[in-house]
Amino acid sequence: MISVGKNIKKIREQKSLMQKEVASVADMQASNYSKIESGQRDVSVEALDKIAQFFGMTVDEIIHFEDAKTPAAVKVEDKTANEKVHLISQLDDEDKNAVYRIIDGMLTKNKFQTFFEQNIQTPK
Amino acid sequence: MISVGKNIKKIREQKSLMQKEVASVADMQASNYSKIESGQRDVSVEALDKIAQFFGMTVDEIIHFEDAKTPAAVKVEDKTANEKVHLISQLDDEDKNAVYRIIDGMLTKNKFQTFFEQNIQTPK
DNA sequence: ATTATACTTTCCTATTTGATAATTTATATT
DNA sequence: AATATAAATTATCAAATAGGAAAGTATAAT
Repeated sequence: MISVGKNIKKIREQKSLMQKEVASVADMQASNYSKIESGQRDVSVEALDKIAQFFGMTVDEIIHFEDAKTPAAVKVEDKTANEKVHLISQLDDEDKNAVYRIIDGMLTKNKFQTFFEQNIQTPK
Repeated sequence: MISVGKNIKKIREQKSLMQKEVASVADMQASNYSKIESGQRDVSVEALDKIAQFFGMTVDEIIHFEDAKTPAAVKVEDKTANEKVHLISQLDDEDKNAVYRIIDGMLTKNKFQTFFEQNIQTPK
């Protein structure tokens, strides 16, 4: 769970800026900006983008400010395939590359197959 | 004025993902996700962050996305784990199984290799 | 004690969201 | 082409949320 408000607050204080400055950059009432910092309101993507520019930072730096690294949960539609991918990552580089080359080839083959089916008149 | 919805749509289509996949990653109804792509709704920062991770991109890259290149060849190596899963799931069953058998074989080989290295005295 | 500044909170209503269902559109399959 | 199936869009509406204005704190300076 990310808390953009807290991050913005920390950053703003580090830069010793006033709320009303940031609020005006983000084009909102100071009272509403205050609510964002305290978590009572959500920032819009648009406002956060403006704030990031004002701070001289990227949006991502703000979103993930100082929260070490959470290893990004992989959500998958195909659990079996996911497990296989995990297994692939355990292979040594030589084997891994071999697998990748094979998959590349297969996909490319299928792409061409589809392309011909869709675009070329099959002679009867 | 930024139009995150359009950008998400373009990126999703380049990756040939379905709306419902992205919607589920972002933890929202497919119908509401559709509205985001068409600009009838706004993405929350939280949802956009999840989508960015799923796309293997930064939030900023999505916000300021301008399409440039549509790479032709498939290079699995460069993909994120999510995308690898998706690519593999696109293979037809025959190819998929072939890939799986190859991986199984490689893993088995490696397991035995490790086993011998750890348990059998190499004769000098 | 008064004034000023920085920020917070309350209150109200207008807008936006999320969930479901119903449609429309696209894509295969026969 | 007709039909089935899946994907995407639209409609609807109660409920949650956001925005604006004004009042309230807190602290500091005069």
